[in-house]
Amino acid sequence: MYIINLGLIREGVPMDKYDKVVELGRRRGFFWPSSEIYGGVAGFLDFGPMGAMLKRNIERRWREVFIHQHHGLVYEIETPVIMPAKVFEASGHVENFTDVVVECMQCHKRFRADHLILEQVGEVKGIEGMTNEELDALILEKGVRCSDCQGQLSKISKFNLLFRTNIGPYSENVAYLRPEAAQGMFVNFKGIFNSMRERLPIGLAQIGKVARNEISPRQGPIRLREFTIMEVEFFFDPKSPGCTLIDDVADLKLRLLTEDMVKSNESEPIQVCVSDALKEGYIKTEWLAYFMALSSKFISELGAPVESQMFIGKPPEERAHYSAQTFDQLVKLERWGWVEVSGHAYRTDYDLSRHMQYSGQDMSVFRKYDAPRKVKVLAAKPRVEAIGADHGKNTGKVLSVIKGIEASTLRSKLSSGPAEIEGVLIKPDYVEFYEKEEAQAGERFIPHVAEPSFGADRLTYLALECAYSEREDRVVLRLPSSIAPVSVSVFPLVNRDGIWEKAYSIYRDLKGLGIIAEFDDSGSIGRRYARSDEIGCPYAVTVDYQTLQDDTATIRLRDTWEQLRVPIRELRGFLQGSLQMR
RNA sequence: GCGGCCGUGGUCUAGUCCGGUCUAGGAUAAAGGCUUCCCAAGCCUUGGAUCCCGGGUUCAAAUCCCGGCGACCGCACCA
Repeated sequence: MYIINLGLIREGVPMDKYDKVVELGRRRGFFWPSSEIYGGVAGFLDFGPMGAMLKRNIERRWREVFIHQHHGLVYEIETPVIMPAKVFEASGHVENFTDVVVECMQCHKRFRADHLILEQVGEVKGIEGMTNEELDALILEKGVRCSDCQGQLSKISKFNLLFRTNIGPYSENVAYLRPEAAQGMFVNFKGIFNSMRERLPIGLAQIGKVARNEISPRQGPIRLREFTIMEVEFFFDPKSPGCTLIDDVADLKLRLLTEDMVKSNESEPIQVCVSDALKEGYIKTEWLAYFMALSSKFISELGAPVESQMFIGKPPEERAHYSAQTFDQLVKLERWGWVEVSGHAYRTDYDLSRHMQYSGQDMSVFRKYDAPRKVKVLAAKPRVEAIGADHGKNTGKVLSVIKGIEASTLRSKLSSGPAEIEGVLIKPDYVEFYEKEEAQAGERFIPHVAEPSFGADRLTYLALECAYSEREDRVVLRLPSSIAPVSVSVFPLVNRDGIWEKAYSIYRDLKGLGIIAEFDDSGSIGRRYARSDEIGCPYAVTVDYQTLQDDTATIRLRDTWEQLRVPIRELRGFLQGSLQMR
């Protein structure tokens, strides 16, 4: 037998697809654990020549589908992996990406300290702001114990999934590696909005590395500490949330497990078209639905069958801190079950509002009314005589205090008598409130955000697992031709009589056209087809004796092993057509 | 991080229980050549393993013991 234990036995159990893909991944240069010569390190992955090409192709397709096909609406940007601490304080990651954990010293179970205290002591005021030492003291004082075996608890340890580092030589200059690319889009929103002629909606996209210091990553390429994320932050006006492209996908069927279905423990998704999902209120906003539809098509293109895909609504307690609605797109893998390949979050105005608050920069945009509106505005008119009588020379100071505060705020402060504002005692009779009419051209608001987010590394694994197949004891990677690392192999049937030279020149010509081509003249022709199949190359061109007579060659199709005879001058058109090249 | 289980050329493995016969065997893959052939055929040649790392026991360790690292499974964790 030629083949390496395809599907035979590993420790008494048959190899599953994961084992086989991992084995192939190493053998053919797709991927393997990182820093392997030093023992490897969990949660990091190296991509080899074939893997890197495959991953790039997936990224390229994503870029085409989500960015280039929406040019004028979605733009790609690039921002650093390292950002100052402030950014992630604003985003909520410093606070919410942290778990305060205690461990039972007897049975080694771990608990979230705050949850355990709430459970055994009840509400404790100010628990959120407590330091580790204060929490330790509280646990000791109230006699909080392991809820499982009553064992004594360890001291508190904090897990923050952010990778921390310093900028420059000063340790107090703290920075973090981004756990998502999104913040780079949010902090740049206003500037880009301005330079792109203040158009809304606008999407900003990024493909780049992110890092999350997972406590215990498992599942090989599925859960990594460093990975490539592909994200769109799509900014829109919450008062005009309609998606202009929704008609393109209205009839597309989505397999959905709604939030309500999750709550009632249902596991069989319903199948609804996009327009019905919106009508029924399963998906709260049109742009989110639109991107979910795109994602569904995209994942199908990578080779995942529709019946092994679904979207699952995340209940509030499982959602990220910024999200008002989240759907995870899941794909069923043989070993890992349903695995998240993309997340679709309705982030509302959370991030922009927070950055506005933390940076002091205005993140709002202007919405013009159809026609200017007359609005009644409360105005405050200072009574100079009354103020002058009390303050004499300092009247000016008091006047500026009154002018510097919004009329309605001032009125509520004065509603129960004199109030001290900015160190000045203001009496109600200092001001006269009245309503005036003002014409307003529009109003300011903070855009809302719909975010589709993908992990490129998982998708690479997914594509490999979906493509993996065996035929007559050989591995055939049925990768979609749009993402296959190598597009065509060229073989001389024999290495003599000028056939080698002819094949080699075809190979050179194809490469010159920008087609990724490989040349193989070693071993038997069958062996070469087999090698080509293993790296998922969809086409093999073989030059034989007939080529020398009529300038045709055979194209052998990977998935059917069928052969077509094609004039060499038509090769280019055939390949470029089949490879979906532009 | 806890418990279980495992770690031998690129890959898959034999050997480990019961230490020596292992200067680690096989298959496959790879490189070179022959064969000139349409699906891993065959033949010849070559390279490739300090048996995961470190320590210990012993005259002697892939094999026994301890520690570490890593994979997988279960638990916990998973913005």
